[in-house]
Amino acid sequence: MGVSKTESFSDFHNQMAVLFKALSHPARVAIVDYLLQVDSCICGDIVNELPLAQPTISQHLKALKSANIIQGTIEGTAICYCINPQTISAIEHYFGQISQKLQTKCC
Amino acid sequence: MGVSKTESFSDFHNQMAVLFKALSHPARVAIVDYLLQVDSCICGDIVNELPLAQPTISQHLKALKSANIIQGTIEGTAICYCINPQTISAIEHYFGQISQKLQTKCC
DNA sequence: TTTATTTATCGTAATATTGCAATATAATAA
DNA sequence: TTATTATATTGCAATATTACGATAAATAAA
Repeated sequence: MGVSKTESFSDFHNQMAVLFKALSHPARVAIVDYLLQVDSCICGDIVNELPLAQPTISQHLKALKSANIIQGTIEGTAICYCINPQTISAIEHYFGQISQKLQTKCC
Repeated sequence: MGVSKTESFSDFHNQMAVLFKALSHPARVAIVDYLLQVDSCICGDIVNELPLAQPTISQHLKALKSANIIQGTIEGTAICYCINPQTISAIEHYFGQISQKLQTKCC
């Protein structure tokens, strides 16, 4: 086959997988990192920051945006991208719960 | 091309991407979830828990293991898998730092 | 030794991802 | 209107991932 059997898994497991997949490429981790480093929310100069062509960056931004990890607002010709704090909180909460469960168990 | 240009990114960005890639499939999120639910560390009955064939589960376990998200210790014929708390802590720390940075900035 | 039992590996088909050149789109400036 | 600038989309080649049947490997039990 070769298809992910997504329909066989719970919505929650699928949703978490979508978030992690969005972060599963070093370029996308680097984009998130860059958005954190710059003071204000940043536009398309990510292209100058990363060793990838403009269409490739646009594709990675699209992946991050469709997973709700970043948001983009139009500013004239440019687009201002920034991190979506809610999604980050959700992921943080997920790992917080795992850590909590791990404290009462052992290996 | 089609290859991830991993060599173009920092070790840190690559390492985080490897962790997220390991969790980027609902089956692997479900495996982690199952390992948390059962009291003791669990062996191969993950196969009975998920709607996937044994070789597929074995492959997913391998992916999680090679990313250090789970560990496996041999118990006779079976293998006892459990979550690696250190890796979970590392990811938690990563998102904690992001949240912290986000509080002083805005969008 | 032979037989179960459990997990891993191989081979392969179907599909997804990555990257970029070329091009399109959209908004502003001249 | 005609550039100019910024971003998105298309098309395609290279590679990676997913899934599973068949089979191998390793240990325990008979």
